[in-house]
Amino acid sequence: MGIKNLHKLLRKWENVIQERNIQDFAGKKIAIDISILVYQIVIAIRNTGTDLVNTNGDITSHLLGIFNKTISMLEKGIYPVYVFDGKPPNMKNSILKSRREQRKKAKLKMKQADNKEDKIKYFKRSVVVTKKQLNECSQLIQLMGIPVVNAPQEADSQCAQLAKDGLVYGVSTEDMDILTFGSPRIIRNLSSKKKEIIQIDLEKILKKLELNYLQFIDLCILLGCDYCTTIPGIGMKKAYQLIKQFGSIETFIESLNETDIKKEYENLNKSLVPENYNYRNTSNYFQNPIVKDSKQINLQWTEPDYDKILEFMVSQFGFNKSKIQKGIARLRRAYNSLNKNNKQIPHYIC
DNA sequence: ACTCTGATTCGAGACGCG
DNA sequence: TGAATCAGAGT
DNA sequence: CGCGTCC
Repeated sequence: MGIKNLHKLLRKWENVIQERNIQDFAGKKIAIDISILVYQIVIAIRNTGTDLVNTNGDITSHLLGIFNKTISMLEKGIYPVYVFDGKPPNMKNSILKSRREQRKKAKLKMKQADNKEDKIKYFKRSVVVTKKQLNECSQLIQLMGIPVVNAPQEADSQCAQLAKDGLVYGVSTEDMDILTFGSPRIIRNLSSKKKEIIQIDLEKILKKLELNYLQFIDLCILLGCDYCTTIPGIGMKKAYQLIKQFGSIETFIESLNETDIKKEYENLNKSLVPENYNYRNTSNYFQNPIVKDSKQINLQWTEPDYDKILEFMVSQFGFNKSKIQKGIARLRRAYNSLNKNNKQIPHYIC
């Protein structure tokens, strides 16, 4: 997932990757790709080798994680927007297929594992987050008064669109291709207790690397993304070098017809452009993914329905009542102080 | 020396009790 | 699933 | 703080 080595490449420039404190995001609206978050949560809870399961045998880890995470974000003064995936685009088929195979392999290895450590390792790797689980998350989130956006295709590109149109300040994700989709900024490790929070602004990248947005997309395609193969022999260094020299993948490939350039590059690294190298479609997709129009989206944070949350978590999913009540108390406090601060600062940005 | 590539390893939640 | 790091190979 | 529990 994401753009291969983009983070590593960006480290070569000063001040492109910025360290941030959680307080910097107080009062800000942040879009969150929920499926990645749920995966992280469920995998993390698998540390012990089991899922949280209710009396029906259904997994409940995702609900606990989303419940806690949402409360803690509100306590920090952050306004989260959760974005759900729709149908994956065809271009992603090959990636999805290989992931399914990976999971299959992991399941097999889990069964074959003879020690506990390995069993847990492959147990984690074979995580599948179901539609049903995501629907349950959506219900809980809405009971908590948090807005939900259902993307027609990928949550990624929808998050980027929200940020581009100024409906949110930025996108919290680990996936660097949010920037390729044109989000003005990415926020990594936002809710991590161990890792430093990092912010990367698209404008800073373009300025420091001296690229325009289209060239940045081409750079990402050369580095390697989910939608397109790469050119063998071209890694971090050459990708950047080629974009700087030729201005685009298109021009680079055209230049290969000129014998001297062709010789230069073939002698240098035997790099060959693969058959069916669909960099054009990929670039188009990054520029114009299928997303919901921001004009049709009205983000609103409303008072949580505390009673229904209790009913949902305790009666329906078997969580411990007093624990959920504690959470709800925190939620109530967070919501009230959020509202208060909001009134004091009428023109908070995103 | 530089760059790409592949293998490997680790860690990814939140809480509270003792 | 990725990200960081290391070893190895190719130029 | 480390470790086990949460369901």
